[in-house]
This record gives sequence, structure tokens and C-alpha cells, in this order.
Amino acid sequence: MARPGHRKPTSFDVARLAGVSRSAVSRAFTPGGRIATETKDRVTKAADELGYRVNSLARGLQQAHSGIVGLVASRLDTPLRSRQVRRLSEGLIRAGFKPMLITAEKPGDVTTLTDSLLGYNIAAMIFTSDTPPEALIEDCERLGLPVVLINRAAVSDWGDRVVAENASGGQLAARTLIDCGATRLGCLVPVRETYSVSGRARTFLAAAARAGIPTQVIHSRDQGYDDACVAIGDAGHAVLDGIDGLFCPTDLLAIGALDALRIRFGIAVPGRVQVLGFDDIEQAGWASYDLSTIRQDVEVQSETVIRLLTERIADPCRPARIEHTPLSVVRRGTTRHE
Amino acid sequence: MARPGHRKPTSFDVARLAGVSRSAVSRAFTPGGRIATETKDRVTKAADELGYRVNSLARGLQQAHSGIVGLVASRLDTPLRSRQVRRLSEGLIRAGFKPMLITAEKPGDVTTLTDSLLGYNIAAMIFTSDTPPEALIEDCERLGLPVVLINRAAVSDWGDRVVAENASGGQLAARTLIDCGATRLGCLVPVRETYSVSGRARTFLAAAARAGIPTQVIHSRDQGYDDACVAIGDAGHAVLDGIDGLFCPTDLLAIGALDALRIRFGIAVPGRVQVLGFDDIEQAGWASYDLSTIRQDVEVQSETVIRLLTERIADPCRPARIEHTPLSVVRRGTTRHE
DNA sequence: TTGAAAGCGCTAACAA
DNA sequence: TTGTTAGCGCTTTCAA
Repeated sequence: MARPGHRKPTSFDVARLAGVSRSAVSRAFTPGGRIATETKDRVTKAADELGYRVNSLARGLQQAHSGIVGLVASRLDTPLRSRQVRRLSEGLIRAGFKPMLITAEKPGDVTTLTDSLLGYNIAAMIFTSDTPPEALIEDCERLGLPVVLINRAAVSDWGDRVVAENASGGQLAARTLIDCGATRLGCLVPVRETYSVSGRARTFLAAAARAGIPTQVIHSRDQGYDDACVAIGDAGHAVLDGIDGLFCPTDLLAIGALDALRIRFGIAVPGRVQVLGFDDIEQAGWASYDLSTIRQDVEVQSETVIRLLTERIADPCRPARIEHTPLSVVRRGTTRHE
Repeated sequence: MARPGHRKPTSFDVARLAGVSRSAVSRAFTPGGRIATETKDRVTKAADELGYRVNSLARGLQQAHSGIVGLVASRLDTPLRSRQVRRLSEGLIRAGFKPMLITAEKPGDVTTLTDSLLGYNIAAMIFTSDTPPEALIEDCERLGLPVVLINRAAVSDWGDRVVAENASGGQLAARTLIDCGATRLGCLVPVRETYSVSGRARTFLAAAARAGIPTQVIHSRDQGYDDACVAIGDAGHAVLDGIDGLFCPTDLLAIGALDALRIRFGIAVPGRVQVLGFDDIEQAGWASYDLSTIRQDVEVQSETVIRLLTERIADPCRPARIEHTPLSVVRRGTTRHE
């Protein structure tokens, strides 16, 4: 237990109390340290008595990195993202890292912030999707700093990537709706592009075209619930009457669309129009929505990120890799049975 | 711009290029540093040229703290919490701190983790509600480490606190329901206690009793959507037929209750039973719920936290303070007009 | 206002 | 296996 003593105890204090050298103390606290069990015990005991804790700052000054990992996330207050960040944070901690959270909406933010992170001699950076700070990633490359990109397009060939299979994602969505009997499709497409969302929408449209199914594009401003409501509202009966299946490349969009469809226009879902989302956020399972969707497994995704990170740190020279996370169809109440 | 040079430039390199001493470089990068403008310019220029960045690790070793703030949050994937964390993170960064995120569900996690945080010579700790790591806060006290508690009970008298006015919160909820014409109330109470939620429920019940309104308690296991669904399901018509107003101390609970009430039991809301939530999470505004609720202003809350933190760091000796965040009634579609 | 010198607390290379 | 020694990159007295 810690003592009321004012100054924080250092390895020197522990060394003196244990009757060993400071290096011995250092070794006792280093995972693979070459040290006699007996010595280690003495050190541990003395450390406990003094309430000693290794100073990670000093340690980080000496070693290759400080163990801090920069975690860059936009729209943290969004269901999918908050789940991702939670998992990543847990995974990082479990792997012995410390996540430093950078929440940033505009690319400018990210740059400034990461810039200051770099002074902490961090072990790596993780970028979740959206705002693409290309220049920043180039900085990381220059510094040889490991980078993992989640659901983001490649920037140069630096950085490992973990992406949902967006290509097959859009395709899977199209096939699912068609299999459920939809014959005239619609697709909600946010004007503000994003790697994953735009990718899914694009491949959905391509797949529908290949299948010879007529498809309408409904544009929304962005990816929020409100954006979807407005988009559906603007589309109006003129468009909506022409479709019987709607793909929304995000559950949040799907839920907004659903509310607009049912409540504003009184359109029966899935009776008149079937709706399919993407991600499987918690709210998709809420009884009022009971949204059919394509599931993106966040848990697997996070584990993959951590694995890639760890391996990259162990061997900085290996070529960049890209891992795909699996997708699965979750059939709920907004689509009809096949 | 950074140079391809392999070793990261140090203050020494900058000093040499600028033709000054290392101390001058240090001063140039210290906000209030006593240095001639001309010298500073020379240093800045040299630093830019070399791509120099102050090493925060080395700096933190020297100064009172490293600028890192520990941010402890449970249930990060929950709407309210993710909004809080987003705001806090933004606020901390704006104030020049770096948030280190500790996501932990069990008190044990928190202890281990914070323990390792302490090695980073952090500036302060912020605890969002739930899991109360009392021993930990005592540790902070012993170390003289500033602490801010959000919606948490006091532990000893260490730590500034920011709390919603739970006392008046429950009262406000009771009055709102009664004013809207409810005459037989119900209150959902999670068995697993939590400072804020339990507090609100308690004061709600007290206020209802004072007003002479009969009130039923419906217990749920915990605070999630599913917990509310199950609780309402278990209560059944026997209980539900006896109430015409239901207070749920969390929007998440309210939404779960709403779905159970309407979809499982076909009970009209607000026709037969009015429902009132607490927090005003984003989903409360979604058209399918349109939930009346008591709003907790997360933005104000975060700002208050940052202010308290900053002031405490500036003057570590000031007595602990407690600040209340305002509450307001948001009338939507699950209550009737007065 | 500036520079020289002494640490901050730790790890790592070397020698014993 | 252990201790000695030399830094890691910075800030901060203290003199000048």
C-alpha cells in the first residue's frame, strides 16, 4: 500500500529498500526480464510496501513506444461507432495498450490533434471510418508509425486495413431484397460520400442493374436519422409508389426511412415496401422497428484490428495487409419471407 | 515539413540549426516563456524546417503532469454515455488535455486500469456514472490527483462533482405526469442500483406519495431496453391496468417499456397510459417513439466538468465543489396536453 | 533575455 | 544473474 510520504517513490527507493540495484527493479517489472525469482519477489515486496508504480513516461522515453495508441473516431455518439470504440478500447487495454481518444469531425481537427499525439511516442494509430486525413497518414508513413484503417479506402499503401466486404455487401443486399420478392428497388444514397456507405450503395446499384431490376436512387444529405426522413419526405409518393424494396446502406438511415414511410406516408412495411438496412445496430432490434439488415460483426472487427496492430508492431516491415470482416443477413420484420 | 531523416529531431537539433541553446528552444515552445520575439521566430522556423515536435513524454517527466486525463466510462455503447464521452473528449482536447479512455464494466477492471494510468503522470481523472470504484478514488486522494465525478455519489470528500438535480428530477417527473392528468402512477425501478437512476426513482416515488397519488413499483433487472421489455411483460395486465402514468428513470427504459406496452399488450400511449422518460437521448425524438422526457443537458454538463477540472488543476487546494446541471421537461407525444 | 548544468525516472549495453 | 554506466529529450534553476 502507498505511504503518506509526499514524493512518489521511484525505482531508486524500491532498490534501496530491497537492497538491490535499480536495474534489478527495472527487470522485475519488465515482462521477460532476466531476474532470479527470489530477487524479483524481494523487489515486488518492497514495491508494494512503498506503493511504487513504474513511471510509463520515463519508460516510454527509453523504449520504442509508450504503449499509447491513438484512436481516431468521428461521430462517436452514433450507435455503430460507439460500439466499435467500446470494443476497440477494451481490446487495446487487454492487449496492454492505452487508447487515447481523438474525437474529430472535420479533417482539420484530426490533423491538429494527431499532430500533438505524435509527441507521446505512440505505438500506433487507429482510424475509424469517415473523414479521411490523407496527409496525416502520410505523416505516419514518414514516421514509420503503424496504422490500421477501419472501413476506409487505402491511402498510399501504408496502413493495414480492416473492411467489411462492401462489394459483396451491396450485392448481398440486392440479392436479399430480390429473393424476398422485390421487383422495383430503391436505394438511399447520402450525397456526402463515405468509403463504406458509398461503396455499399454503388455495389447494390450495380447488382440490381445486373439482375435487370429497375432501381431508383433517393439522395439524402448525410447519414443521420433526420437526413433519411427528409430524403424520403422529399421523394414523396411520386417516387415511393414506384418501388417495393428499399435498401438503406446504414441502419440509422433505414430507421429514419422507416419512420417516414410508415408515419408520414402511411405506407405499409413490409406489405407495400420492404426495407433493408446495414450494420445491425442495437436499435434495429427494437420492437418498433424490427429491421431486417446486413450484420457487420463489430466484435470480430475489433479483434482483427488488435491482431493486425500487434503483429505490425512486432514486425514493422511486413507488407500492408487487408482483412475482411464477415457479413450476414439478419431477417427481421421489414422484409417478407422468401 | 518533416525531413526523410531517420532519427526524430530533438530540441538539440533545432537549437543547433537556429544557433541558440536548448533552453531557448524549450522556451519557444512554452506558452508563457520569457523569450525575445526574434529568437522565438528563429526557433520556430528551424523547428518547422526540421519537423520538430516537443516530446510530451520528456516534458511530462519534468512538469507537474503530462496533460493526459483519464476518462473512465462504462456502457460506452449506450446513447447517453456515448454523447457524454464525445463531448468530454472534445472539451478536454479543446482545453489542451488528452483524454485516455478507460472503458470498464466491472469495478475490478477500473481499478487495474486506472492503476496503470497513474504511471502516466496524468493531470486528472473523470468518472462517468455507474460502477463506483471507491478504493480508487481514495488512491487519487492520496496522490492528490484531481477527480471529477459525473452523476455519482460522493466518496469521501475528495473530488468535484457534476450532477443532474436528481432530487428535483424525480419530483419534476411526478409533477409533470400529474399535471398531464395521471392519477395512478407506475415507476420502473432497476434492481441494480445506480446513483442517478435510483435517486430519480426514489424522489419520484416520494413526490407521488406526498401528492397522495397511489404508485406502483415495477422492478427491472437492469437499465437496458430489454430489461424494460421484460419488466413490463412480467408486470402484465394485473399491474398495468392499474396505472395511467409511467415514469421510467431513463429513456432507454422508457423506450423498452413503450414497445412492450404498445406492441405486446396493445395498450394505447398516451391514451390509456402516459409514459415519461429521462435524459432525452436522440432516440427519444425518433418518430416511432416521440417520447416525452426530462432533458439532461450533456453539453452544459461537459463544459462544467472541464471548467471544474481546469480550476482544480490551477488550485489543487480549493475545497471540493458540486455543480448541478439544469433539467427541463420535453413534452412530446407520450404524454397528453395539460 | 540567454546559456550551462543538473536533473526528471527509467532502460539497455556492458562488464563482472 | 547482477550492478555500473550512459543515455532517452526535456525543463529549470542559476549565473551571466
